[in-house]
Amino acid sequence: MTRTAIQKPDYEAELRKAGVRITRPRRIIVGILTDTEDHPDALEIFRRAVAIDSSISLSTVYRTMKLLEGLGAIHRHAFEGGPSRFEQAGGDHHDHLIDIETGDVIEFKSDRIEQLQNEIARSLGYDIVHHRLELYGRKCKVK
Amino acid sequence: MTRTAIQKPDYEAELRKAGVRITRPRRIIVGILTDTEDHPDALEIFRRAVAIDSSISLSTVYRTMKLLEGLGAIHRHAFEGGPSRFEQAGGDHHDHLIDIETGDVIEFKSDRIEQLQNEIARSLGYDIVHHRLELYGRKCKVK
DNA sequence: ATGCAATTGCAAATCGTTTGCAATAATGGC
DNA sequence: GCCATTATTGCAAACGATTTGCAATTGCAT
Ligand SMILES: [Mn+2]
Ligand SMILES: [Mn+2]
Ligand SMILES: [Zn+2]
Ligand SMILES: [Zn+2]
Repeated sequence: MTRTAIQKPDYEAELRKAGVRITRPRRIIVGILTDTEDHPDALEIFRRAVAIDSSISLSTVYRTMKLLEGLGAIHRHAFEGGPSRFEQAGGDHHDHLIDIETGDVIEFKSDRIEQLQNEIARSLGYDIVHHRLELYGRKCKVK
Repeated sequence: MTRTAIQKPDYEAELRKAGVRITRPRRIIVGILTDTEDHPDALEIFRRAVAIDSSISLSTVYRTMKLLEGLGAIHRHAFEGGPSRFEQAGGDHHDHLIDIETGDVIEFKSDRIEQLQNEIARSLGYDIVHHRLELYGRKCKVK
C-alpha cells in the first residue's frame, strides 16, 4: 500500500507547479518523505533531516509539512495520544490499525466499509469530504 | 442515541463506587453531563458550570473529565482540529458524522461496519480494543 | 552577477491540557 | 454534631506540540 512503483510522487515537480521555491531544506525533507515506509512524526522527520544537514530547523519541518499537506502531497494523521504523523499521498486510500502495545501502524483497506460509509452519509443527507477510520488493538493469540 | 430513559447513568453512584468524594464541583459537572444532548468540550462544560457556581475552575473540569473517563463513565472524542469533546458513556456504541460547515455532530451506527472491522482486525491477527470512525462531510442538495 | 521576494533559523508565543502547592472541604469515627 | 484526616480544590505556573515574528539568508528571474 505504501510502496508501489508508479505512484511515487515527484515532490519537486509538485513544488515547482505550486510556484514555491525549491530550497535545500525542502529538498531534503521531501527526500526523506519519498523513501519512507512508515508514518513518522515531525520530530522524527527532523531527526532524519538533521542527519543530512544539521542546520535544518524543526520549524522548517513543520512549515514544510503544512505546505505539502496544503498541496495534497501528504496526509496528516492524528492518531490517539501522540503528535501528528505523516505519509505521502498519492497511494490508494487506506485506513489504519494501530497496535496499542507497540505503536505499529498497519494499513488496510475495505471497499465494503468505504461503500457503507457513503450510504450512511447519504442517508443522513451528507456528502463525505473525508473520513477517518482507526482500529486500535493488540495481537491476538488465535489466528 | 444520546437520549434513552433507561441508560441515564447515575454518576453519583459511580463516583461513590469508585471510592472518591462527592464534592460540589463534581456534582455540578456530572449534573451538566447528565442532561446534555451534545458533545461539549471542557471549556463549554466549564461555562455551563460557572453559570451554576462561579467558583468552579477549569482545572477541576479537566480533572473531573479525566476521572470520569478513567471510570468509563464518559467518552472522550478528539475530532479534527478542535479540543476534546465529551459525552456520557452507557448508551449504545455509535460513531459520528461531523458537519464540516457547522461543526454539528450527528450520531450513527452500523452493525455491518462494526462487524467488518472485527473481521479485518482478526484477519490481521489483532483483537480490537477500541476504534474511531468519523465521517466529515457537508450537507448535500440531493437527498 | 544583481536585486528582491520567499524562505529560513531562532526565540518567543500559542493552544489545550496538566500539575505543584497551599488552602479548603468531604467523610468516617467519636 | 464535632474533629481529624485526607482528598479535592483554585490558582498560577509548567507542559508538549505546533505556530509565528523577525532579521538574516537564499533561490531565482532578470
Ligand atoms: Mn498509511
Ligand atoms: Mn456521540
Ligand atoms: Zn477509509
Ligand atoms: Zn463504531
